[in-house]
Amino acid sequence: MLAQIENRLPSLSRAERRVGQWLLAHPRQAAEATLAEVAGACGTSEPTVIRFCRRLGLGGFRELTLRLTEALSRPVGYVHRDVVADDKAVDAAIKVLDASIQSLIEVRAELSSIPIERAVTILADARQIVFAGLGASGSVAHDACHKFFRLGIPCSALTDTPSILQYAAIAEASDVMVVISKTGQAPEVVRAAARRGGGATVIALTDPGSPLAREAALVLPCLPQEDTSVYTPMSSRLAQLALLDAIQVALALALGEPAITKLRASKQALKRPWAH
Amino acid sequence: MLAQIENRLPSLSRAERRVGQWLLAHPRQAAEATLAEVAGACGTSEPTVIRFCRRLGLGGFRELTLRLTEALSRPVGYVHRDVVADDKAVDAAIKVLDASIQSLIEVRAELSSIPIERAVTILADARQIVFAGLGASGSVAHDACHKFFRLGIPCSALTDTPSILQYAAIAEASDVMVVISKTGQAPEVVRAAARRGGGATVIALTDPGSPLAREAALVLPCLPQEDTSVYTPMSSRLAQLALLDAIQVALALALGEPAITKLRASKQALKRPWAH
DNA sequence: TCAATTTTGAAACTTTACTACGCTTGGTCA
DNA sequence: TGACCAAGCGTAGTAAAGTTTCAAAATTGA
Repeated sequence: MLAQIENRLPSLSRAERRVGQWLLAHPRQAAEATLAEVAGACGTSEPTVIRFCRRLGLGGFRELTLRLTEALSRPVGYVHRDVVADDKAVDAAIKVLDASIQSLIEVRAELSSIPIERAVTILADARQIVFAGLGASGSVAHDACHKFFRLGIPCSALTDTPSILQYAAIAEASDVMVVISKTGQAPEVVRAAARRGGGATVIALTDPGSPLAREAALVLPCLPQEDTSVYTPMSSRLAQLALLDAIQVALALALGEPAITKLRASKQALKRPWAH
Repeated sequence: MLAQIENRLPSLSRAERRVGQWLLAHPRQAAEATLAEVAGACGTSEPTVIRFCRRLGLGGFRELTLRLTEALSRPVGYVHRDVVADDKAVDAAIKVLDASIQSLIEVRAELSSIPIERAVTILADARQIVFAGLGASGSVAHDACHKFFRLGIPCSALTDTPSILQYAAIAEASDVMVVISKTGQAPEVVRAAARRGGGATVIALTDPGSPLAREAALVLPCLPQEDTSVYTPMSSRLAQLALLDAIQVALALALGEPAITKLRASKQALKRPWAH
């Protein structure tokens, strides 16, 4: 949560940024304060604080205090240490694993501020789900496609610009397009999300402050990682995959028996299918 | 906090005890509810809920919600707990994330017994690296391909049986074929690994006891997960990805300056390439 | 410099937490 | 048995919090 505020800081207006800065400086105090107190401490008005909350994707001030107490009450875990040139292979590997574990722990911690319920609601009604992503996000799209189609929902994965644009043109209202993009900047993808035909719903797995996020009906936030070192692999990718895992499971729960049956059948089909 | 409520339960009056019991039964719901909602859910009145709070030594209802979210956000460790049918979406998501984190922690623990050095040595001399995998392992192959090609090594990903067999037939001695398969049973894949042309080196990311493992020059062990529940997503997939991340970084270290330069250049190419 | 847009806070409004008070219930003593 | 008391509880009202509306102020772009 605090990281999310810090990340959003540059894209805020002056008064709202003051709110964010004050929250970062006095998080514990903020968690127990009332709206009026926060507004006073920031030298601004109450509506500004509310707008600040909304811009972070929160329902209101009440939710902000909840998210803050949450953020303050959990310990920090596997610290990230950069890989350095004279590391032995195993040392480097341990550091990479630590970074990956850490990024998953962070997602876990932020989970309650991620609109999983809404994502599930939207996906449950989808005629088909189309996962779109370029480059490394393409793998994520493929993976997600594999995962969700096992629930019996028509799925596909599009991993190049022409396909994505073409699909966007013929999308139907009951389709859901899940767009995966770390930066959310790629103009073709943003265009595809914006000019989708038939009013298909767009879920974006991206930086919440990006142009792509603006075009989406629902944003699953995915903070762009700070490039501390060239060696840093894209561990945010793992976080995305894990988040999609989580959503798939939640969706299975929501769909109930028919989906569960299909899941079970698809698992069964893999059990030594070549033995006979 | 929850323990404290449970402890106080017997000493409470009937209506207040109902409040306590409901809170224990629906803590997450309670943390987000309003006073009126809690009172309604407990079949009692608002003042009773307030009195309940006071009796616990809290200032009021507001403080109760804070203490509750606090209690809920303290992770009890990342032990694996099965998703059950009546989990709320967020609870299910937390369990999925926990399972993923756990599986990464296990890989980290086993890291020193995984032949990363040897894998790096083999890969460093490769003329090209071909990643092969079917189904869900196909996504892993694609992802790995993206990752390693950024080091400047010719890479490709093959994700269907005919392609894999064809490639095996034309593989050269200095090629490295990385075969990814959870079970290591698929006969075509095993055949491809066995009858590879020109004596290409095979690295297998698979169950060490499987037929595929027997054909490989090097096995990166990947234990088949126990299917505790249909909801269990393929979190071993995350472990594979993280392990490949680790190997890629170790390989970059081994290759030294030229690879690092290419890595940096490829990262640079993604930095807002559309802005100007 | 002027129009358009965005940002901002004052004031009205709604909801939420909390309080005062009186009714009910169950038990006790004359 | 019946009057009284005390604890428990809820109704109704109040104060305070959060939220929305709207118009003024600031900023931006032409």
